[in-house]
Parts: sequence; C-alpha cells; structure tokens
Amino acid sequence: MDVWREFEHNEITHSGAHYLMTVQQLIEDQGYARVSDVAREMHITPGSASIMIKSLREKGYLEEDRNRFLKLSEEGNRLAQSVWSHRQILIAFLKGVLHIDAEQAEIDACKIEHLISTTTGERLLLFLQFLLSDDPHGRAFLKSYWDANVLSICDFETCAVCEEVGECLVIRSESA
Amino acid sequence: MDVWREFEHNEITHSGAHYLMTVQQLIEDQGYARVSDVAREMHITPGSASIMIKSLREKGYLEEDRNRFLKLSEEGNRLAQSVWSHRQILIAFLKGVLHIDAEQAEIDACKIEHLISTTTGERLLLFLQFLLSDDPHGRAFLKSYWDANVLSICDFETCAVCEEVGECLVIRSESA
DNA sequence: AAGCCATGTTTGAATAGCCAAACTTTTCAT
DNA sequence: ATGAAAAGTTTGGCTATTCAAACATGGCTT
Repeated sequence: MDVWREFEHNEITHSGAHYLMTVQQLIEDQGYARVSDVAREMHITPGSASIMIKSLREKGYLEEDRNRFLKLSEEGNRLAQSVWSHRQILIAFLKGVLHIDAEQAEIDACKIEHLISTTTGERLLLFLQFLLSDDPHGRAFLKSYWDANVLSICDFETCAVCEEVGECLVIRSESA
Repeated sequence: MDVWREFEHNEITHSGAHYLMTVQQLIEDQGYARVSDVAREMHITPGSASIMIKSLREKGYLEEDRNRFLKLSEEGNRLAQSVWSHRQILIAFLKGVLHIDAEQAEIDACKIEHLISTTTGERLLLFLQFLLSDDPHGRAFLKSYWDANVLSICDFETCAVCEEVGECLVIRSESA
C-alpha cells in the first residue's frame, strides 16, 4: 500500500468539510442556511456553492427542506463536529504548547484538521488534558520547557492551553 | 483573508513533494534516478511521471543531465529535506509521545508533512528535544502521562521518541 | 400587472493529477 | 546494422473544485 496515495482517501475533502462547518455555523448564528448564505459566507460564487452543496446532498451529508433551507444530516453533523474539534485541539496545541502565533496556528490547524485520524485527535486531546490535570508533572514540565526555550512565561491561571482545552472538553461532552 | 482557502497555497503539492523525495531516495539507493525509475518506485504510470517531472523541472526543483538522469536543484533539495524532516518529527511525536500505532502514524504524518509551516516544524522539534533533554521534568512528565493513560511504560534507554528525535537531529546537522 | 431583485441552477473554461494507450526515441545484443 | 526491449512523451479522458456568465424562478413593490 502506497502511503503517499492515502492523501486523497479521506472521509471528506478539505472544501467539503468547510461547507459543512459553514452550514452549521450559519444555522447557529442566524437560524438558517441557504445556498446563497453559504456562498456569501465562504466568499465563493453561488454557482460553485450550488454544485458542491448538491454533491454533499447526494453524499448524504446535507438535507434541504421544502423551502430550500439546508441542514446537516446526522452523518454530516458527526463529520463537521469531528473536524471542528480537531481544529480546536490543534490550535490549542500549536498556540498553547508550541507558542506558534495565532494566525499561523489557525492556518496550520485548518490545513490538517480533516486529515488527522480520529485516534490522533483523541490522543492529542488526552495529552493536552493531562498537561493541565492535577498531576503536577505536566505543569512543571511546561514551565521548565518554556523557560528553557525563552518562549514565554505562562501564568497557569490564564494560559491559552487551559482555556482552549477547556473549550474542547465542553464541546466533546455536549456532542456525546 | 479566508483561512480555509490557504489549503491550496503551499510551497509544494503533496504529490510534488513525493516526487522530489523519491528522486532523492533513488539517488541515495541506486545512484541515479530516471523518469521510469521514479514511476516504478511510486507505482504510477511513466506518462504521469513524465508530465509531473517536466513541471517540476520548469518550476526549478529538478534538473536533468544530457543522459536524462535527474537530480534535485538546490531549491528542490531544500524542499525535500524540509518535508522529510517534518515527517520524521511528526512520526516521532505521534508514535513516541502519543503512542499512535506505526502504520497510522505514518499515514497521518505523510498527509500533513508538507502542510505544516516551517515554524511549527521547528517548534515541534524543540519540544521533542526538550522532552528528552537533561532537564528531568520532561521524562518525569512523559512517564506520569503514560502511566496515567495506561498507554505503555517507557524504558527511556530504548524508547522510540529518543531514537527518532535523535535521527532528526542527525539529519538537521548534516544538512546545515 | 410590470418589472426588478434575490435566489438558484446550468454551462463552459481553467487547474491539478491520475490513467490508458498510442507513439517516438534510445540503447543494446546479435 | 537490424530489430526488439526499454525509456520517454503525447493525447484524450476522468475527477474535483473553482470562476464567470447566462439563464430560470419566485415574490415583492409600485
């Protein structure tokens, strides 16, 4: 099996994942999502949105009611949730642990959020959780790591990792 | 700026990176690389290889001598080196720290090796290095993390992280 | 009712990469 | 030096995803 060819064999494409997440976000923000709303939000033409949304409907990720309002199917929801949660975990790790700047962390996370396996997502979450757990080794390690690398000094009450990992946890338990 | 669109704006494509790495590896293994060697090695048709290699030549990543033997340009070498080193670092982290199984770690790493930024690659390396440095916090943390998550017990003399991070270091200093 | 705007779809073109198959060129052995 | 095998290129087709532009609908506004 050629590992390098696995690149294309994903449950969803990068662009597909963003369509789903946009629908989810629009419904959350304004209560509904139509083709044109998605197009506007994503800055693509209505034509492109029309075609991609049709294909996502055919694949069973999206549904449309009599009035052409879109919503995620169960599968679609699961997928969008998973990709979104991968993104949050990755951003938390990149920003909070490696101290990558916010913009770059978001770009990196966005590029790979749909590509990492479920297991990797879960393990990374576990890892971050442990880093902030009551076990003192995590924080002691982080502090000495940051000190050694002169990246920054972290005040553990307000540090970015803590907040963002916390957010992931909320989402995870909500969707469970 | 739409972050999600950044997905396509990379220094090299996934497939392009693998062509370059294959040329590098073939030269290392058998001393030379021709179009048909690359095609055979990557399990693609000679036609596809011919077209992609022409395009990589036009972009300045590959050169061909009078006898059609391929070699990497300076730019090509830098790129291949960078992607390859990202892969090693990612595999080390996924396998060695998160304890993702070897096969999945390689698939995940291969999918994202060309997508993460240089900074992220460097920081991840620093992070792994510190984890194994003389500073006792790193190993103490890893040990308690693995214990807590019942993933495995690590004998620090032979652990995978140590070996693979070590490997990254060798490569880095060689290419410097 | 006439018309216009919002919404949605379709069509034709572009890029990237792959394949199969046809074709050309090089190399090498007899 | 002839003819076959190996190497390389070209062509046409496919998928995915985008754009622009043409086209179709549906409903409000006057």
